[in-house]
Amino acid sequence: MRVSRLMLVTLRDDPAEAEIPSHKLLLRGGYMRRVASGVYAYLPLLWRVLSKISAIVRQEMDATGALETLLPALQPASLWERSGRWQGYTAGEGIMFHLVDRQERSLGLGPTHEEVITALAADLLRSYRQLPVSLYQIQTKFRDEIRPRFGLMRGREFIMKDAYSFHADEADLRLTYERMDQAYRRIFSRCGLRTVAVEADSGAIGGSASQEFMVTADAGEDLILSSADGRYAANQERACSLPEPAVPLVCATAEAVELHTPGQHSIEALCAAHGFEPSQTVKVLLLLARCALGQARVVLVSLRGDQQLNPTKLANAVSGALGESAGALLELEPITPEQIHLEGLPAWPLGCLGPHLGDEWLAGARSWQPTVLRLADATAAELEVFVCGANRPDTHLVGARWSALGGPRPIVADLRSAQPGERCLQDPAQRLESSRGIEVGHIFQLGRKYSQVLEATFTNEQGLDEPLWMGCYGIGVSRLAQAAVEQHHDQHGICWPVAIAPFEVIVVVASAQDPVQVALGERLHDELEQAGLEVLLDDRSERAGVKFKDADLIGIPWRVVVGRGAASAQVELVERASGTKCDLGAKEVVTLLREHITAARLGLTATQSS
RNA sequence: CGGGGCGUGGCGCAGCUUGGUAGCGCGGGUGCUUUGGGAGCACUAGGUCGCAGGUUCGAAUCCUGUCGCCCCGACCA
Repeated sequence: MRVSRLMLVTLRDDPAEAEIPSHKLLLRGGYMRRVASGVYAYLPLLWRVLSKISAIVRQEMDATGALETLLPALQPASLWERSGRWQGYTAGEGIMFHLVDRQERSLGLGPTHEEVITALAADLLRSYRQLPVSLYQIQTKFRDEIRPRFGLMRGREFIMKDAYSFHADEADLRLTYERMDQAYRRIFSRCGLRTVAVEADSGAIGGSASQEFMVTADAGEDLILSSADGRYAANQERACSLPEPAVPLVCATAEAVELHTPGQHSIEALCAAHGFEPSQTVKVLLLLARCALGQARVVLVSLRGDQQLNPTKLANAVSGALGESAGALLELEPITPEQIHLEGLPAWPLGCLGPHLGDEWLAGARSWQPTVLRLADATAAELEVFVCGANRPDTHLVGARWSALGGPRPIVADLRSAQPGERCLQDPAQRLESSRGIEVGHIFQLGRKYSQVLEATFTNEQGLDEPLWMGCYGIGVSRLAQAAVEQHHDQHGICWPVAIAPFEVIVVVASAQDPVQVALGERLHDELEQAGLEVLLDDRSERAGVKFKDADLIGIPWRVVVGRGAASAQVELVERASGTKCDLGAKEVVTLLREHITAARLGLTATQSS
């Protein structure tokens, strides 16, 4: 391929719209253009990269025995209503693009395909004899992200590989899940990425176990907590740790004593004024949970004063406590004084709330359920004696005990956010370290969540119908491409790993005016192509410097410079990533590159942990 | 959606405070010179200053509204 025919437009300045290196480089290198917020045109060079990633994904998925398929992006609302996700995905902060057709039918553009695939499974899978089976597709997904960001990192239209597996029992699901785990490690490694596998929250997809694959990079949106030996790694929203022990509170009396605390509405203020340690206190957070079905519910969370709430863990705990009858949890936000007022309730002593806040405070509420949902983090529940709000203005209790506070006991759960520096659960001798990551893959054991609601059953060996066991497995193909740039670039531009580079070699003719150089450049290009390599020939009548700059920017792994030595058939070979150069004859260069590149194509050189 | 910022030739920006009929660098075209790390000179094309109202003799500039984009939070491959 000739660069002059490539429609290559590179930019000298960083585009104003880009913030992180990979985004800037993909725009500057002529790989893509923004069409709308979170919507990008993949230009020919990028499409080659995406195709190569897809090819690797296909090989590895095929090797697991999965079958490639292609499901519709346009999906009927009725299907999503059956799974109970239509509301959650379209109302409020839902991310599903949806529309109404000329027959007034509601449709959505697929953000994911559990519904479609499960309905198909219900139709096609009838007997345990057909199981297990896995299907996958590489397809454009649509998600109306609340905030699209960083180019391909969080687009509203993006390319994803999603796979779904179906099983007769949970043990078989685990086998495929493990196989997918291994396939994922090979895929990322072959793409030249350094990744970490971490324990993850299952989020809106649901299910039990799930694991994310993170490309380690400072620009990553996720915080990873891991042990130094790499045996434990988790997304912070999921991570667990050993909290520091609480400082015991010494009390003279067995009874709690009231303390006048004017204006001391925060743990810091309270502790500063009276010399308490935050770990001796219990703080109370009030939130309002809105679900797809039923009235809003007040949620009261008790946390040890020195701990931070983990919103993901809380949302999971609230969903679990409310049960399926409430439908999907749509919103869980702190309650404001205005909301309390609008409910027609008297003002609450916010800032002095205690875990024993009674349901009587909700009497007469206009639209809220009349009972409080009480949750407590284990660190708070374990405190024997503590300081907490007295549910009266400017008053706290010193020496409070759960037994003496009375009222309904809270549900105890892990609600705290693990922090870097805390001790690992598995090995208290190690401390959690933090790093940033870009999530490029996520695998889930869905269990029977979707098969039950969509009635996807099969007949087992005993002749009885039961719901299918399911797993699902995603890779952000377009995100992976940008993550690769984020991990492989320098001040001059991109340094693509050979396995996913748009071209493997670029032959730069230093002087397009020199017929000898042109002739040798053409010949080398042809010979390299005949050797099975993917070759660019920079035949533009630009100065050599321009071509070198562009070659560095677009990041072709190998550069062959046809210049001064052309008359004696001598060329220069430059490796992009390392910058190492050597002069050699035109014949040797073909042999050498064929060896290097055919070996590197398979990838499997990148390191991987956990 | 809340908070912050930006919309001026293809790209990056200045001009706006203090209204007076639009400029710089890069890029494009032509010519000459140059030719191994984003060349020099000359000529040239290209902009209803996001859009819509308003104020004014006069608006890129002031006011109102609106649309779009980016950044910080909730979401996720």
